[in-house]
Amino acid sequence: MDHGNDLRFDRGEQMPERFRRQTSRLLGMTAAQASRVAQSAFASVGAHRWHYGVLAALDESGPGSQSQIADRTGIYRSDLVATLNELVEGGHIERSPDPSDKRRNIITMTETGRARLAELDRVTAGINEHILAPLDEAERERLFALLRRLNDHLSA
Amino acid sequence: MDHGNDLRFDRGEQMPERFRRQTSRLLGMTAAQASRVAQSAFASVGAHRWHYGVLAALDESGPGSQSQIADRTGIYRSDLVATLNELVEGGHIERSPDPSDKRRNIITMTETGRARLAELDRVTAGINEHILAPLDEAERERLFALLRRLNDHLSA
DNA sequence: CGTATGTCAGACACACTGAAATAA
DNA sequence: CTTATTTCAGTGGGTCTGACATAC
Repeated sequence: MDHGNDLRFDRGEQMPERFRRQTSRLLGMTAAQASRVAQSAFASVGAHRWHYGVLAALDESGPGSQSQIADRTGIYRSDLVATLNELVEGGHIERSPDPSDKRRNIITMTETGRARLAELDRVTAGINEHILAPLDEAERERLFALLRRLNDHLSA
Repeated sequence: MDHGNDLRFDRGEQMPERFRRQTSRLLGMTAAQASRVAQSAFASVGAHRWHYGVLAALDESGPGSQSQIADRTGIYRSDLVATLNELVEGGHIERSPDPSDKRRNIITMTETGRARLAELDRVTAGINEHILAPLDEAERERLFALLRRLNDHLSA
């Protein structure tokens, strides 16, 4: 049996039509594949997907507490801890106690972090280009708009 | 902090623009939410997502070996085992040895299974309606077409 | 011999929950 | 006393790999 690699596939052979029309499945398959592309691209430069989210959030909204970073990125507070540890270890961010509220840490991006973000911006651009290759600009916009509407609706 | 439930959200507050443009993330969030909808709907009738795929495959392509079912549905052979066990237990399918090739089992849908499939057809319709509620018919078609193109491209 | 089939055991990333410690 | 913040420990579904016994 030869499917190239061993991934699931959906090229219309005998996949039941009803199954193909299952929105959650189509979404899930596409997400899984996109996820694999993204993960391996980030891994190739020693990064994790969440690193990008954190650095982008710091760049666009400035320093903040871990709680704020979690809200900005949608990463759970609990999962954020390890991510921030990695970023500290890489010298990309600094974690310093907030003098005005001793429960909090203030997360700040370093110069190294800014360079890392630029690098991850390029990586991300490559990932997006890879994933969205078959679509032209208008189609990409349409896909994003449709997905965002589903998202907003489902998280309401 | 009040996000209703505790899910991740993406309603445009402070989410970094670059992060929002990450295809894999947008896809992943939407898939996760759709997945939750589907899972709880199936669970409400005591079923699993994969049950539907297996029954639909049997209905549309007839009986087959486990290997064939795996190929038709995209479910891994290893994961299929437990799913088939459950369907046997529910009386929805029969698993009998293939006389012409003693390595194989032949999977056949029972009458009970046919009724179950009809039920799960209705459940699935409800799920799709729930997920795709904000989109009209043309938009749904467009979304499916776009996702399928990404899928075909990524699994090539 | 090599290959296909069914099965089991487990890895891994991700989403998510719960609770503890500290401080507001 | 209640609430917020950080942290750790762990659950659970889903995707995917590897190995094994059996049979072709």
